[in-house]
Amino acid sequence: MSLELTPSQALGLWHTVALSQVRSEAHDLTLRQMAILLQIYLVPPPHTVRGLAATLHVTKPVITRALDTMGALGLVDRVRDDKDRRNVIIKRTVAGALYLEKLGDVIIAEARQLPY
Amino acid sequence: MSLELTPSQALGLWHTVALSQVRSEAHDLTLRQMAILLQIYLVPPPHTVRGLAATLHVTKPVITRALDTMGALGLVDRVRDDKDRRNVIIKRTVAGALYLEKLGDVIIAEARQLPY
DNA sequence: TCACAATGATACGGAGCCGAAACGTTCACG
DNA sequence: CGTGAACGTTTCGGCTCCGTATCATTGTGA
Repeated sequence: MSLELTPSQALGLWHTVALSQVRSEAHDLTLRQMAILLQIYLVPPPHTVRGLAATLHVTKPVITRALDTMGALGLVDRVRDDKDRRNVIIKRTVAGALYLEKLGDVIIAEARQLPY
Repeated sequence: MSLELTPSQALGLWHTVALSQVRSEAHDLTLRQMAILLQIYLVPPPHTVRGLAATLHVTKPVITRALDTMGALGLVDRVRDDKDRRNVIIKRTVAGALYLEKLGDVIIAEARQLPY
C-alpha cells in the first residue's frame, strides 16, 4: 500500500513542516545533517563514516563534522570498533530517538491539517 | 479529506526526500530559504520583506539576504511597489515555479515508493 | 512644512560549513 | 617484520549565513 500524493499535497506538506521547523527556533539541522541522522535511525546498523559518506555521496570530512555537531547535541554517539580499530561505529542515543519522534509528530500533524 | 501518515511513513518520507536532495544538487537551499520560497509560491501575493519576516518569525535581514541568494539563482524577483515606494514586492519567476515543481515530483515519487 | 514612523538594505564581527589535502592510527599481507 | 592500504580526523583558506545596529529612502500626520 503506497502513498499517493497530489502536487498540492506534496508541496503543501513541505511548506507547513518547513515553516514549523523555522519558527520553532530550535537548533535547526542542515539538510545534510538531517539526512545523516535519519539514515542512522531508519537503516539497520552498523553505520560507519565511510559508509555514510558513500550513501550520501559526500566526502568523509562532511560526515565527521556533522557527527561532531550532532554529537555535541547528544543526537548521536561514536564508538571505536574493537574488531577493527580503524572503524568508528555510530550509535543511536535516546535524545536522538526523541528528536526524530518529535519531528515525525510534526509531519503527521501537518499532514492531517492539509486541506486535500 | 485529510492525509493520515504513520510515524514510519512520515520519517521514511523525510528520509528519502532529504537523501535525494543531498545526493542530487549542489543547489542546497537552507531550510529558511526553502520556507521562504514555498511561502512565496503557495500563499497568495503580495509578499513583502516585512510580511515574510513576521510569518517566519525571523529578522528582516534574514529575508533580504535570502532574497539576494535566491534572486541570484533566478528563483524569485524583487519589484518596488509604486503605490508605496518603501515596499518591495516579491515576485515569482518561471525558474522558481519549475524548481518547486521538480521538488514536488521528487516528494511524490518518494512517497509512492514507501514500503507501507 | 517638518519631525517622526516605516520599510528595506547595508556594515560589522562572529560562527558554521565547505572541499582539498595532509595526517596519525590500524590492519593486511608478502 | 615492513610496506602499503584503509579509516577517520584535522588543517587550511574560503564562502555563506547569522544577529545587532545603523543607514537611506519614503510616507504620514500634526
